[in-house]
Amino acid sequence: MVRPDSQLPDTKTRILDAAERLFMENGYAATSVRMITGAAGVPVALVNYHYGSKQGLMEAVYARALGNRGGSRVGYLDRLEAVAGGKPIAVDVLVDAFLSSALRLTRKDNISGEVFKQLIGRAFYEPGPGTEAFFPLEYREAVDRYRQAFMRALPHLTQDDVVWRMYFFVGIVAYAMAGKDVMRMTENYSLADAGDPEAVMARLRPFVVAGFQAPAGMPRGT
Amino acid sequence: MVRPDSQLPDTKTRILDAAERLFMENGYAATSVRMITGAAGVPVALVNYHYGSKQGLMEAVYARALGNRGGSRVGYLDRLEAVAGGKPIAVDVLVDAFLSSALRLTRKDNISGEVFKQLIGRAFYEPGPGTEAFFPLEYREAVDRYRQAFMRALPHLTQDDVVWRMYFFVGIVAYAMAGKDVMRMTENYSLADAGDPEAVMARLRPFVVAGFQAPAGMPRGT
DNA sequence: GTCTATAAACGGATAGAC
DNA sequence: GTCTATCCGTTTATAGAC
Repeated sequence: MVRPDSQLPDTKTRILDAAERLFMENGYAATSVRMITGAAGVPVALVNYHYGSKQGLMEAVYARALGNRGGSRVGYLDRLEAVAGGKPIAVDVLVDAFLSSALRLTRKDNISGEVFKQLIGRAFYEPGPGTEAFFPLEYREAVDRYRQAFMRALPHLTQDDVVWRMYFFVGIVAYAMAGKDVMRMTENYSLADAGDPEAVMARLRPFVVAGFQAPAGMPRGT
Repeated sequence: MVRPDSQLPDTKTRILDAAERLFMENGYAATSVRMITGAAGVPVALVNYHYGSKQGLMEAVYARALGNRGGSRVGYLDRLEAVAGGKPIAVDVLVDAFLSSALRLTRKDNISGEVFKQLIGRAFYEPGPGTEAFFPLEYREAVDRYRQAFMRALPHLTQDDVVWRMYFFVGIVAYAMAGKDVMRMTENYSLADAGDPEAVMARLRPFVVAGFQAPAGMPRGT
Protein backbone atom coordinates (compact mmCIF):
# COMPACT_ATOMS: atom_id res chain seq x y z
CA MET A 1 0.00 0.00 0.00
CA VAL A 2 2.82 2.37 0.81
CA ARG A 3 5.05 3.21 -2.10
CA PRO A 4 6.63 6.59 -1.47
CA ASP A 5 9.48 6.06 -3.91
CA SER A 6 7.52 4.94 -6.93
CA GLN A 7 7.02 7.17 -9.92
CA LEU A 8 3.65 5.80 -11.01
CA PRO A 9 0.58 5.42 -8.85
CA ASP A 10 -0.28 1.88 -7.86
CA THR A 11 -2.35 -0.25 -10.17
CA LYS A 12 -5.60 0.44 -8.36
CA THR A 13 -5.20 4.15 -8.86
CA ARG A 14 -4.02 3.80 -12.43
CA ILE A 15 -7.14 1.83 -13.25
CA LEU A 16 -9.31 4.48 -11.66
CA ASP A 17 -7.52 7.25 -13.55
CA ALA A 18 -7.91 5.51 -16.88
CA ALA A 19 -11.53 4.62 -16.19
CA GLU A 20 -12.31 8.18 -15.27
CA ARG A 21 -10.94 9.50 -18.51
CA LEU A 22 -12.44 6.86 -20.77
CA PHE A 23 -15.87 6.83 -19.16
CA MET A 24 -15.87 10.56 -19.53
CA GLU A 25 -14.87 10.49 -23.17
CA ASN A 26 -16.97 7.60 -24.44
CA GLY A 27 -19.61 6.98 -21.84
CA TYR A 28 -20.13 3.90 -19.74
CA ALA A 29 -21.59 1.46 -22.24
CA ALA A 30 -19.15 2.32 -25.00
CA THR A 31 -16.13 1.81 -22.78
CA SER A 32 -14.92 -1.75 -22.26
CA VAL A 33 -12.95 -3.02 -19.33
CA ARG A 34 -10.21 -4.01 -21.71
CA MET A 35 -9.92 -0.49 -23.04
CA ILE A 36 -9.43 0.70 -19.49
CA THR A 37 -6.85 -1.89 -18.51
CA GLY A 38 -5.09 -1.37 -21.81
CA ALA A 39 -4.79 2.34 -21.19
CA ALA A 40 -3.70 1.75 -17.62
CA GLY A 41 -1.15 -0.87 -18.62
CA VAL A 42 -2.47 -3.52 -16.27
CA PRO A 43 -4.02 -6.92 -16.85
CA VAL A 44 -7.77 -7.15 -17.13
CA ALA A 45 -8.24 -9.22 -14.02
CA LEU A 46 -7.29 -6.37 -11.75
CA VAL A 47 -10.49 -4.54 -12.41
CA ASN A 48 -12.51 -7.29 -10.83
CA TYR A 49 -9.97 -7.79 -8.08
CA HIS A 50 -9.98 -4.16 -7.01
CA TYR A 51 -13.47 -3.06 -7.86
CA GLY A 52 -15.51 -6.23 -8.17
CA SER A 53 -17.07 -5.41 -11.51
CA LYS A 54 -17.22 -2.83 -14.25
CA GLN A 55 -20.14 -1.21 -12.50
CA GLY A 56 -18.23 -1.15 -9.24
CA LEU A 57 -15.43 0.63 -11.04
CA MET A 58 -17.83 3.22 -12.38
CA GLU A 59 -19.22 3.80 -8.91
CA ALA A 60 -15.70 4.17 -7.56
CA VAL A 61 -15.01 6.79 -10.20
CA TYR A 62 -17.98 8.82 -9.07
CA ALA A 63 -17.22 8.25 -5.41
CA ARG A 64 -13.73 9.64 -5.78
CA ALA A 65 -14.86 12.53 -7.95
CA LEU A 66 -17.52 13.61 -5.49
CA GLY A 67 -15.30 12.93 -2.51
CA ASN A 68 -16.44 14.44 0.74
CA ARG A 69 -18.20 17.34 -0.79
CA GLY A 70 -21.51 16.37 0.70
CA GLY A 71 -21.15 18.52 3.77
CA SER A 72 -19.60 21.56 2.17
CA ARG A 73 -22.27 21.97 -0.43
CA VAL A 74 -24.64 23.92 1.74
CA GLY A 75 -21.94 25.25 4.04
CA TYR A 76 -21.35 28.29 1.88
CA LEU A 77 -25.03 29.06 1.74
CA ASP A 78 -25.22 28.70 5.51
CA ARG A 79 -22.58 31.35 5.93
CA LEU A 80 -24.26 33.67 3.45
CA GLU A 81 -27.55 33.39 5.28
CA ALA A 82 -25.90 33.97 8.63
CA VAL A 83 -24.38 37.18 7.32
CA ALA A 84 -27.63 38.28 5.74
CA GLY A 85 -29.42 37.81 9.03
CA GLY A 86 -32.90 37.02 7.79
CA LYS A 87 -32.83 39.41 4.85
CA PRO A 88 -33.00 37.93 1.34
CA ILE A 89 -29.72 37.26 -0.41
CA ALA A 90 -29.27 38.96 -3.76
CA VAL A 91 -29.86 36.81 -6.82
CA ASP A 92 -26.41 37.33 -8.26
CA VAL A 93 -24.85 36.21 -5.00
CA LEU A 94 -27.02 33.09 -4.99
CA VAL A 95 -26.11 32.30 -8.57
CA ASP A 96 -22.44 32.61 -7.76
CA ALA A 97 -22.85 30.51 -4.63
CA PHE A 98 -24.71 27.80 -6.49
CA LEU A 99 -22.10 27.73 -9.22
CA SER A 100 -19.27 27.65 -6.75
CA SER A 101 -20.57 25.06 -4.36
CA ALA A 102 -21.80 22.82 -7.13
CA LEU A 103 -18.86 23.17 -9.43
CA ARG A 104 -15.90 24.88 -7.93
CA LEU A 105 -13.11 22.48 -7.30
CA THR A 106 -10.56 22.57 -4.59
CA ARG A 107 -9.62 18.96 -4.27
CA LYS A 108 -6.51 17.44 -2.90
CA ASP A 109 -6.93 14.34 -5.03
CA ASN A 110 -5.29 14.00 -8.36
CA ILE A 111 -8.47 14.38 -10.34
CA SER A 112 -8.48 17.39 -12.58
CA GLY A 113 -11.19 19.96 -12.45
CA GLU A 114 -11.96 19.52 -16.11
CA VAL A 115 -12.47 15.80 -15.81
CA PHE A 116 -14.58 16.18 -12.72
CA LYS A 117 -16.88 18.60 -14.39
CA GLN A 118 -17.41 16.53 -17.49
CA LEU A 119 -17.98 13.51 -15.33
CA ILE A 120 -20.66 15.25 -13.33
CA GLY A 121 -22.17 16.66 -16.46
CA ARG A 122 -22.32 13.23 -18.00
CA ALA A 123 -24.29 11.98 -15.04
CA PHE A 124 -27.06 14.31 -16.11
CA TYR A 125 -27.54 12.72 -19.46
CA GLU A 126 -26.37 9.18 -19.61
CA PRO A 127 -28.41 6.40 -18.15
CA GLY A 128 -26.27 3.94 -16.27
CA PRO A 129 -24.80 2.94 -12.98
CA GLY A 130 -23.02 5.19 -10.59
CA THR A 131 -25.31 8.15 -10.83
CA GLU A 132 -28.73 7.07 -9.64
CA ALA A 133 -27.48 5.96 -6.28
CA PHE A 134 -26.22 9.07 -4.61
CA PHE A 135 -27.21 12.04 -6.64
CA PRO A 136 -30.66 12.62 -5.27
CA LEU A 137 -29.51 11.99 -1.72
CA GLU A 138 -26.46 14.19 -1.94
CA TYR A 139 -28.04 17.06 -3.76
CA ARG A 140 -31.64 17.10 -2.70
CA GLU A 141 -31.00 19.09 0.44
CA ALA A 142 -28.84 21.62 -1.39
CA VAL A 143 -31.43 22.10 -4.12
CA ASP A 144 -34.12 22.69 -1.55
CA ARG A 145 -32.08 25.16 0.40
CA TYR A 146 -31.28 27.13 -2.73
CA ARG A 147 -34.90 27.01 -3.79
CA GLN A 148 -35.92 28.65 -0.53
CA ALA A 149 -33.20 31.28 -0.86
CA PHE A 150 -34.18 32.08 -4.44
CA MET A 151 -37.82 32.36 -3.43
CA ARG A 152 -36.94 34.86 -0.73
CA ALA A 153 -34.90 36.85 -3.22
CA LEU A 154 -37.62 36.72 -5.88
CA PRO A 155 -40.94 37.22 -4.12
CA HIS A 156 -42.74 37.94 -7.37
CA LEU A 157 -42.25 34.34 -8.50
CA THR A 158 -44.22 31.27 -7.55
CA GLN A 159 -42.45 28.15 -6.34
CA ASP A 160 -42.99 26.57 -9.76
CA ASP A 161 -41.38 29.53 -11.45
CA VAL A 162 -38.33 29.30 -9.21
CA VAL A 163 -37.93 25.56 -9.61
CA TRP A 164 -38.24 25.83 -13.37
CA ARG A 165 -35.60 28.52 -13.50
CA MET A 166 -33.26 26.50 -11.33
CA TYR A 167 -33.88 23.66 -13.74
CA PHE A 168 -32.88 25.85 -16.65
CA PHE A 169 -29.84 27.03 -14.71
CA VAL A 170 -28.74 23.45 -14.15
CA GLY A 171 -29.32 22.74 -17.82
CA ILE A 172 -27.00 25.51 -18.91
CA VAL A 173 -24.30 24.39 -16.53
CA ALA A 174 -24.63 20.76 -17.53
CA TYR A 175 -24.43 21.65 -21.19
CA ALA A 176 -21.43 23.87 -20.66
CA MET A 177 -19.80 21.01 -18.78
CA ALA A 178 -20.71 17.95 -20.79
CA GLY A 179 -22.36 19.10 -23.97
CA LYS A 180 -20.97 18.19 -27.35
CA ASP A 181 -21.34 21.68 -28.82
CA VAL A 182 -22.79 19.95 -31.81
CA MET A 183 -23.47 23.24 -33.53
CA ARG A 184 -19.75 23.95 -33.31
CA MET A 185 -20.41 27.34 -31.88
CA THR A 186 -17.25 27.69 -29.86
CA GLU A 187 -15.37 26.38 -32.86
CA ASN A 188 -16.97 28.28 -35.70
CA TYR A 189 -16.81 31.54 -33.83
CA SER A 190 -13.53 30.76 -32.11
CA LEU A 191 -14.63 31.83 -28.68
CA ALA A 192 -11.32 32.48 -27.09
CA ASP A 193 -12.38 31.82 -23.52
CA ALA A 194 -14.25 28.58 -24.14
CA GLY A 195 -11.79 26.48 -22.21
CA ASP A 196 -11.56 28.65 -19.14
CA PRO A 197 -14.18 27.83 -16.52
CA GLU A 198 -13.83 31.19 -14.85
CA ALA A 199 -14.41 32.98 -18.13
CA VAL A 200 -17.43 30.84 -18.92
CA MET A 201 -18.84 31.62 -15.49
CA ALA A 202 -18.34 35.31 -16.17
CA ARG A 203 -20.36 34.96 -19.37
CA LEU A 204 -22.93 32.81 -17.65
CA ARG A 205 -23.61 34.98 -14.63
CA PRO A 206 -25.40 37.97 -16.19
CA PHE A 207 -27.47 35.71 -18.43
CA VAL A 208 -28.72 33.56 -15.58
CA VAL A 209 -29.19 36.40 -13.13
CA ALA A 210 -31.33 38.30 -15.63
CA GLY A 211 -33.27 35.12 -16.34
CA PHE A 212 -34.11 34.66 -12.67
CA GLN A 213 -35.14 38.27 -12.33
CA ALA A 214 -37.45 38.16 -15.34
CA PRO A 215 -41.16 38.62 -14.79
CA ALA A 216 -43.11 35.47 -14.14
CA GLY A 217 -43.87 33.34 -17.14
CA MET A 218 -47.46 33.38 -18.16
CA PRO A 219 -48.75 29.82 -17.99
CA ARG A 220 -50.75 30.27 -21.18
CA GLY A 221 -51.73 33.27 -23.26
CA THR A 222 -52.35 35.73 -20.44
CA MET B 1 -42.92 -2.47 -51.49
CA VAL B 2 -46.62 -1.76 -51.87
CA ARG B 3 -48.80 -3.20 -49.15
CA PRO B 4 -51.88 -1.05 -48.89
CA ASP B 5 -53.96 -3.69 -47.15
CA SER B 6 -51.53 -4.61 -44.38
CA GLN B 7 -52.07 -3.59 -40.79
CA LEU B 8 -48.42 -3.37 -39.81
CA PRO B 9 -45.71 -1.38 -41.52
CA ASP B 10 -43.20 -3.36 -43.50
CA THR B 11 -40.20 -4.86 -41.79
CA LYS B 12 -37.88 -2.08 -42.82
CA THR B 13 -40.07 0.52 -41.14
CA ARG B 14 -40.72 -1.62 -38.09
CA ILE B 15 -36.98 -1.95 -37.56
CA LEU B 16 -36.55 1.78 -37.86
CA ASP B 17 -39.38 2.44 -35.42
CA ALA B 18 -37.98 0.06 -32.84
CA ALA B 19 -34.46 1.38 -33.28
CA GLU B 20 -35.64 4.92 -32.84
CA ARG B 21 -37.32 4.13 -29.55
CA LEU B 22 -34.54 1.97 -28.12
CA PHE B 23 -31.67 4.19 -29.18
CA MET B 24 -33.53 7.03 -27.56
CA GLU B 25 -34.14 5.16 -24.33
CA ASN B 26 -30.80 3.47 -23.85
CA GLY B 27 -28.35 5.20 -26.10
CA TYR B 28 -26.48 3.77 -29.04
CA ALA B 29 -23.84 1.65 -27.35
CA ALA B 30 -26.22 0.16 -24.81
CA THR B 31 -28.70 -0.94 -27.46
CA SER B 32 -27.98 -4.16 -29.32
CA VAL B 33 -29.25 -5.08 -32.73
CA ARG B 34 -30.98 -8.05 -31.19
CA MET B 35 -32.93 -5.86 -28.81
CA ILE B 36 -34.14 -3.92 -31.81
CA THR B 37 -35.07 -6.90 -33.93
CA GLY B 38 -36.67 -8.53 -30.91
CA ALA B 39 -38.85 -5.50 -30.31
CA ALA B 40 -39.68 -5.24 -33.98
CA GLY B 41 -40.47 -8.93 -34.26
CA VAL B 42 -38.13 -9.56 -37.15
CA PRO B 43 -35.02 -11.70 -37.53
CA VAL B 44 -31.67 -10.11 -36.84
CA ALA B 45 -30.38 -10.44 -40.36
CA LEU B 46 -32.79 -7.86 -41.68
CA VAL B 47 -30.94 -5.03 -40.02
CA ASN B 48 -27.89 -5.67 -42.13
CA TYR B 49 -29.97 -6.34 -45.20
CA HIS B 50 -31.86 -3.08 -45.00
CA TYR B 51 -29.38 -0.78 -43.37
CA GLY B 52 -26.00 -2.41 -43.85
CA SER B 53 -24.88 -2.18 -40.24
CA LYS B 54 -25.89 -1.03 -36.81
CA GLN B 55 -24.32 2.31 -37.50
CA GLY B 56 -26.17 2.59 -40.77
CA LEU B 57 -29.38 1.98 -38.88
CA MET B 58 -28.54 4.75 -36.45
CA GLU B 59 -27.85 7.12 -39.28
CA ALA B 60 -31.14 6.16 -40.89
CA VAL B 61 -32.91 6.96 -37.64
CA TYR B 62 -31.44 10.44 -37.61
CA ALA B 63 -32.02 10.91 -41.30
CA ARG B 64 -35.71 10.15 -40.96
CA ALA B 65 -36.07 12.23 -37.82
CA LEU B 66 -34.53 15.29 -39.39
CA GLY B 67 -36.31 14.66 -42.65
CA ASN B 68 -36.44 17.54 -45.06
CA ARG B 69 -36.27 20.19 -42.42
CA GLY B 70 -33.10 21.65 -43.83
CA GLY B 71 -34.83 24.13 -46.02
CA SER B 72 -37.57 25.17 -43.67
CA ARG B 73 -35.28 25.95 -40.78
CA VAL B 74 -34.44 29.44 -41.91
CA GLY B 75 -37.63 29.92 -43.85
CA TYR B 76 -39.48 31.30 -40.87
CA LEU B 77 -36.68 33.70 -40.11
CA ASP B 78 -36.67 34.80 -43.74
CA ARG B 79 -40.32 35.74 -43.49
CA LEU B 80 -39.82 37.60 -40.24
CA GLU B 81 -37.02 39.62 -41.72
CA ALA B 82 -39.03 40.39 -44.82
CA VAL B 83 -41.83 41.73 -42.65
CA ALA B 84 -39.44 43.72 -40.48
CA GLY B 85 -37.98 45.34 -43.56
CA GLY B 86 -34.47 46.03 -42.31
CA LYS B 87 -35.47 46.90 -38.76
CA PRO B 88 -34.26 44.62 -35.96
CA ILE B 89 -36.58 41.85 -34.88
CA ALA B 90 -37.51 41.84 -31.21
CA VAL B 91 -35.64 39.39 -29.02
CA ASP B 92 -38.72 37.57 -27.82
CA VAL B 93 -39.80 37.01 -31.40
CA LEU B 94 -36.38 35.63 -32.27
CA VAL B 95 -36.44 33.33 -29.26
CA ASP B 96 -39.82 32.02 -30.27
CA ALA B 97 -38.73 31.60 -33.85
CA PHE B 98 -35.60 29.74 -32.87
CA LEU B 99 -37.55 27.45 -30.59
CA SER B 100 -40.19 26.83 -33.19
CA SER B 101 -38.00 26.23 -36.19
CA ALA B 102 -35.55 24.10 -34.27
CA LEU B 103 -38.02 22.11 -32.24
CA ARG B 104 -41.56 22.48 -33.38
CA LEU B 105 -42.73 19.39 -35.11
CA THR B 106 -45.20 19.20 -37.90
CA ARG B 107 -44.26 15.95 -39.54
CA LYS B 108 -46.31 13.75 -41.72
CA ASP B 109 -44.17 10.76 -40.78
CA ASN B 110 -45.09 8.46 -37.97
CA ILE B 111 -42.41 9.67 -35.64
CA SER B 112 -43.76 11.25 -32.49
CA GLY B 113 -42.73 14.66 -31.33
CA GLU B 114 -41.55 13.34 -28.01
CA VAL B 115 -39.26 10.78 -29.58
CA PHE B 116 -37.89 13.27 -32.03
CA LYS B 117 -37.01 15.72 -29.34
CA GLN B 118 -35.26 13.22 -27.15
CA LEU B 119 -33.41 11.93 -30.16
CA ILE B 120 -32.14 15.35 -31.07
CA GLY B 121 -31.34 16.11 -27.48
CA ARG B 122 -29.35 12.92 -27.22
CA ALA B 123 -27.28 13.99 -30.19
CA PHE B 124 -26.05 16.87 -28.08
CA TYR B 125 -24.58 14.74 -25.37
CA GLU B 126 -23.81 11.26 -26.53
CA PRO B 127 -20.73 10.46 -28.53
CA GLY B 128 -21.46 8.08 -31.35
CA PRO B 129 -22.40 7.72 -34.96
CA GLY B 130 -25.20 9.44 -36.74
CA THR B 131 -24.75 12.88 -35.35
CA GLU B 132 -21.34 14.15 -36.36
CA ALA B 133 -22.02 13.75 -40.02
CA PHE B 134 -24.81 16.13 -40.80
CA PHE B 135 -25.38 18.35 -37.82
CA PRO B 136 -22.87 21.06 -38.58
CA LEU B 137 -23.84 21.15 -42.23
CA GLU B 138 -27.54 21.29 -41.59
CA TYR B 139 -27.48 23.79 -38.78
CA ARG B 140 -24.56 26.03 -39.44
CA GLU B 141 -26.42 28.34 -41.73
CA ALA B 142 -29.36 28.62 -39.37
CA VAL B 143 -27.14 29.37 -36.39
CA ASP B 144 -25.36 32.07 -38.32
CA ARG B 145 -28.55 33.66 -39.50
CA TYR B 146 -29.94 33.79 -35.99
CA ARG B 147 -26.68 35.15 -34.69
CA GLN B 148 -26.93 38.06 -37.09
CA ALA B 149 -30.54 38.68 -36.15
CA PHE B 150 -29.76 38.59 -32.43
CA MET B 151 -26.87 40.98 -32.92
CA ARG B 152 -29.13 43.45 -34.69
CA ALA B 153 -31.65 43.16 -31.87
CA LEU B 154 -28.99 43.53 -29.18
CA PRO B 155 -26.55 46.18 -30.33
CA HIS B 156 -25.05 46.55 -26.86
CA LEU B 157 -23.57 43.04 -27.09
CA THR B 158 -20.43 41.89 -28.84
CA GLN B 159 -20.50 38.92 -31.19
CA ASP B 160 -18.92 36.78 -28.48
CA ASP B 161 -21.64 37.75 -26.04
CA VAL B 162 -24.36 36.82 -28.51
CA VAL B 163 -22.79 33.50 -29.43
CA TRP B 164 -22.33 32.58 -25.79
CA ARG B 165 -25.92 33.37 -25.02
CA MET B 166 -27.13 31.33 -27.96
CA TYR B 167 -24.97 28.55 -26.60
CA PHE B 168 -26.66 28.82 -23.21
CA PHE B 169 -30.02 28.90 -24.93
CA VAL B 170 -29.27 25.71 -26.79
CA GLY B 171 -28.07 24.16 -23.55
CA ILE B 172 -31.34 24.84 -21.81
CA VAL B 173 -33.32 23.42 -24.68
CA ALA B 174 -31.15 20.33 -24.93
CA TYR B 175 -31.39 19.72 -21.22
CA ALA B 176 -35.12 20.21 -21.21
CA MET B 177 -35.35 17.73 -24.07
CA ALA B 178 -32.87 15.04 -23.15
CA GLY B 179 -31.70 15.66 -19.64
CA LYS B 180 -32.15 13.05 -16.95
CA ASP B 181 -33.34 15.54 -14.35
CA VAL B 182 -30.95 13.84 -12.01
CA MET B 183 -31.81 16.22 -9.21
CA ARG B 184 -35.40 15.03 -9.54
CA MET B 185 -36.61 18.57 -9.66
CA THR B 186 -39.69 17.99 -11.74
CA GLU B 187 -40.40 14.99 -9.57
CA ASN B 188 -39.69 16.35 -6.10
CA TYR B 189 -41.63 19.50 -6.75
CA SER B 190 -44.21 17.80 -8.92
CA LEU B 191 -44.14 20.38 -11.66
CA ALA B 192 -47.48 19.77 -13.23
CA ASP B 193 -46.58 20.98 -16.69
CA ALA B 194 -43.28 19.18 -17.05
CA GLY B 195 -44.54 16.91 -19.80
CA ASP B 196 -46.14 19.60 -21.93
CA PRO B 197 -43.72 21.12 -24.44
CA GLU B 198 -45.87 24.19 -24.88
CA ALA B 199 -45.94 24.81 -21.15
CA VAL B 200 -42.19 24.34 -20.86
CA MET B 201 -41.73 26.81 -23.69
CA ALA B 202 -43.92 29.29 -21.84
CA ARG B 203 -41.70 28.93 -18.78
CA LEU B 204 -38.58 29.10 -20.87
CA ARG B 205 -39.38 32.18 -22.89
CA PRO B 206 -39.17 34.93 -20.25
CA PHE B 207 -36.06 33.40 -18.74
CA VAL B 208 -34.17 33.26 -22.01
CA VAL B 209 -35.40 36.61 -23.30
CA ALA B 210 -34.26 38.33 -20.12
CA GLY B 211 -30.95 36.51 -20.33
CA PHE B 212 -30.35 37.81 -23.85
CA GLN B 213 -31.29 41.32 -22.86
CA ALA B 214 -28.97 41.36 -19.84
CA PRO B 215 -26.04 43.79 -19.85
CA ALA B 216 -22.86 42.47 -21.36
CA GLY B 217 -20.87 40.11 -19.20
CA MET B 218 -17.71 41.62 -17.87
CA PRO B 219 -14.83 39.46 -19.09
CA ARG B 220 -13.09 39.76 -15.73
CA GLY B 221 -13.62 41.96 -12.69
CA THR B 222 -14.55 45.16 -14.44
C1' DG C 1 -37.53 -9.99 -49.15
C1' DT C 2 -37.39 -13.11 -45.48
C1' DC C 3 -35.46 -16.33 -42.56
C1' DT C 4 -32.16 -19.98 -40.06
C1' DA C 5 -27.80 -21.07 -38.88
C1' DT C 6 -23.36 -19.81 -38.04
C1' DA C 7 -19.26 -17.35 -38.17
C1' DA C 8 -15.81 -14.46 -35.86
C1' DA C 9 -14.89 -11.29 -32.57
C1' DC C 10 -15.59 -9.08 -28.17
C1' DG C 11 -17.89 -8.54 -23.76
C1' DG C 12 -17.34 -9.11 -18.46
C1' DA C 13 -15.88 -12.14 -15.11
C1' DT C 14 -12.97 -16.07 -12.88
C1' DA C 15 -9.64 -19.85 -11.63
C1' DG C 16 -5.48 -20.62 -10.21
C1' DA C 17 -0.31 -20.04 -10.62
C1' DC C 18 3.08 -16.88 -8.81
C1' DG D 1 -1.23 -8.02 -5.21
C1' DT D 2 -0.25 -9.34 -9.77
C1' DC D 3 -0.72 -11.89 -13.81
C1' DT D 4 -1.95 -15.66 -17.60
C1' DA D 5 -5.21 -18.33 -19.48
C1' DT D 6 -9.71 -19.36 -20.00
C1' DC D 7 -14.77 -19.63 -19.56
C1' DC D 8 -19.00 -18.46 -21.39
C1' DG D 9 -22.41 -15.42 -22.88
C1' DT D 10 -23.37 -11.78 -26.26
C1' DT D 11 -22.12 -8.95 -30.00
C1' DT D 12 -22.26 -7.62 -35.00
C1' DA D 13 -22.31 -9.40 -39.31
C1' DT D 14 -22.75 -12.95 -43.01
C1' DA D 15 -23.71 -17.26 -45.80
C1' DG D 16 -26.99 -19.51 -47.96
C1' DA D 17 -31.70 -21.83 -48.05
C1' DC D 18 -36.41 -20.47 -49.17
